[in-house]
Amino acid sequence: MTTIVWFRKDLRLADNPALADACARGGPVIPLFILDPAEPLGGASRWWLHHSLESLSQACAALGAPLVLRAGPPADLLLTLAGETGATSIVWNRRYEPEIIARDTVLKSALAAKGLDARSFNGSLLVEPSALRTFSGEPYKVFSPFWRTLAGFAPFAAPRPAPHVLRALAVPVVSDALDEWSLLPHAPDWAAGLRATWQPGEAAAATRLGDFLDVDVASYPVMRDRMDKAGTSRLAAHLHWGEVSIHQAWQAAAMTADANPAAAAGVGAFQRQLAWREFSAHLLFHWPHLAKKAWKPAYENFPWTDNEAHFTAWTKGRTGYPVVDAAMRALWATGTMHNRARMIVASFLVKHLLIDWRRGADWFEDTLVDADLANNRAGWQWVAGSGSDASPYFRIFNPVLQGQKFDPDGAFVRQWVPELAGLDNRFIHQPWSAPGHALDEAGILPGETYPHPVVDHDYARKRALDALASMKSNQLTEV
DNA sequence: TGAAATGTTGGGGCG
DNA sequence: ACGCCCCAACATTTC
Repeated sequence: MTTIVWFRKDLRLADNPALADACARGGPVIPLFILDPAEPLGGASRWWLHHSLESLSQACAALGAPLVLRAGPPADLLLTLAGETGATSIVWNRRYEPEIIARDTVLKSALAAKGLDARSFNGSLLVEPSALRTFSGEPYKVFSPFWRTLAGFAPFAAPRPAPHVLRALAVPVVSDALDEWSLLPHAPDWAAGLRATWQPGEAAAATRLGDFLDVDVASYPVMRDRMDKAGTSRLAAHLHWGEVSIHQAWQAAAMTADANPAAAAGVGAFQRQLAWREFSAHLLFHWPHLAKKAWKPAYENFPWTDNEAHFTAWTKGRTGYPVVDAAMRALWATGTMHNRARMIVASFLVKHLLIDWRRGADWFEDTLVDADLANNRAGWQWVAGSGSDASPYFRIFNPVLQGQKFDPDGAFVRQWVPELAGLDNRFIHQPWSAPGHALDEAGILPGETYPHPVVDHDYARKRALDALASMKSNQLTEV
């Protein structure tokens, strides 16, 4: 009774329900990862995946059963592998993106039709989207009541330990070599910043979680907004790839609060952030169009503009707004961006430049190591104002004020926009207001060494509000 | 998980 | 002493 364990966004051995099920059956286990060419992966995601698979592969081998790598359409490959190995069961942990659900549903019945025992498990959410409803039986549209209900389910099931051993098949199973997949960039190798920033894999994820809870969680409520400090959990990518489970994160946080009452507020704030991840998955599950269209239909008529020069300035970090540019360059270099910075740059693209949020979401998915469809799309729609429980459209971030509040010493800007490093604190977030002598002393030539602002803030703000008004009047005339 | 515009209040300078 | 004005500080409303 051989079982194929199909790893997906659950690249860990501990607290992995599908793997635990396979081990409990007692027969041989074949750990498998499939690279599906039909599923687009951004460059940063490919880099992360390579290293996470490397880590998983070592961990599987150490327990006795090597990880098998195959590339191609999953349904075909699973049938082929079952035929090769005589496996009778296939298990995996569920994913909740609409296209993946559709694919897996078809695939599952195809496997069953061939007499295979195919089972799926919840390995990535505290509560599955279908299990959470309001009193009236509707899915949640507002975060706060969602959060109350979710928190009411706690304590959640305790995470399970990793298996001590994986019983391998007697005969070796053919596997691709990871390097053949060319997931790492070469010519040029742009991943130096990623290597310096991240360590993918289950062991590193556990360390990160532990360090965060030991060191940073107590000050999390205040420090998590500071772009110049490392006050966030930096767990998004580890959670996205399933190197740490949501149950592990929740429980470890809860135990931290029990052991250290002074950390309780921080733990609560952290768990609330975990709940945003659940909320995004919930929204995307119940409203699959969230990924592609405005959740609020009216916003499908929003008068977006096309301006390639502006879009390029945004992606390259050359908008002339220091905080925006620092954040965009950090993203490009490291594959991540501070949560507050994500809100600021998203607001800037959507409201200052009037560029469709989908272009920003696409860019994030290309460049983020934690590119998660639900989180990303729900987040962009939240900023754009078109989402469920979204920020109102008129809430327009002022990049200067945000910089002054959340990068008060300009350290974040100086790190990523070194051409401004010599500028006095008073001007670091608004170099255009610096007097000539200050620019001279800092060695800055506006328009040469650092761009002029691509748009004027006051003008852009009014233009965005006008665009919203025109959208609304279009709605009226269409009715 | 904003910011700007507008309104209100109260202390101090000053005639 | 008193009223008036100014304006910072804070509150409310509007976008």
